[in-house]
Amino acid sequence: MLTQKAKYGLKAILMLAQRNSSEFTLVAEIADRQRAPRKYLELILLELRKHGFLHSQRGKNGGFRLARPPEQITFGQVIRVLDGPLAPFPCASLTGYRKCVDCSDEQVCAVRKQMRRVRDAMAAILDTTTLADAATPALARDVAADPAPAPIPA
Amino acid sequence: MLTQKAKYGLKAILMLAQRNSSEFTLVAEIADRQRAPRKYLELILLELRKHGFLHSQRGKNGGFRLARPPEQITFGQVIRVLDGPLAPFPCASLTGYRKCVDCSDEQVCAVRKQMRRVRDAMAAILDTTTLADAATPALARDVAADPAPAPIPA
DNA sequence: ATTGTCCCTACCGACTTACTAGGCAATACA
DNA sequence: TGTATTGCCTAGTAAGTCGGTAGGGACAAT
Repeated sequence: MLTQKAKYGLKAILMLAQRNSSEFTLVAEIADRQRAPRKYLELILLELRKHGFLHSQRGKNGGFRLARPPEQITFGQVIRVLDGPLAPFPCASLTGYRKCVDCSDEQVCAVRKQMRRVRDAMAAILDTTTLADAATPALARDVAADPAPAPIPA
Repeated sequence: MLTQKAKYGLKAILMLAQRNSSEFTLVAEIADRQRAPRKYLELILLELRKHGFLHSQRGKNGGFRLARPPEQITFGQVIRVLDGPLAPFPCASLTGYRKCVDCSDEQVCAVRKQMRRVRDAMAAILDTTTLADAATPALARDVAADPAPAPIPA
């Protein structure tokens, strides 16, 4: 299970992906639309910025926008920043590997072996699905900014 | 990420799956071999028993054994009992569904949509992999009871 | 100078995790 | 019958995490 933080973060960054990439969007507006606590969301966006996903500007007409094109940001990257490794156990993780203290020989541990399969299956989805993939307006109205301007007529 | 509890539980039940199914194994022995705190493991095994995975007997020569053949117990079943739903978010879960309070229309939420894919991928592995699948001694020496009798010579 | 915005640090209550403690209850065996 | 052995049950608990809140400082536009 992921945390609420990751959920807010994913929804927020996906909303930015659907906006015009050159414009800044206010935290308050994102919070409002995604029904997230403003101050809490602020912390999350700051974290995403610190890791290079977002660009921000202060003062009037400030806000946040993507720092890279949405084709270059995956769900997996965002989740790892906000919630840590994908794998069910640290011993089955590639990016956040930590040895099992209660395992005499990891190489043959059957539990780890299965969890590695699970990790791979998760990564196969999350590391290949980009914001652009998920942000096609027709499929993502809930996260979208505008009240659905019917993008592809009949 | 799953918890330590699920890890202990999986290793323990898998160890039992590799034993002769008619014999009882002591909590103390399982704890010892899996390097788990005895009293804590006891709670976990009790929980697995309460959910019908294990059978137990008290007094001398007592202990735990599987309540069903290992072909009929999946990783997914065990994990759900010890750690709850598999899905990244409750709104993407089948067995533990709970509505998203911060979502105006779940049906079109792009985040949920991707998380549903992840859930399905996880379930495809965890709900089809049984203890019997994982417990072939040659592949699971770490979790096995005996000190590895070299199963397939050269 | 003022207003609007992000930025930073600190704090907090509730809950969960990963245990530990202690004793009761049943079973086997002498 | 007694006693040792084992699981069964309830409680407690220290440390950490989650999901926020609070308050102000830095900076940009006007």
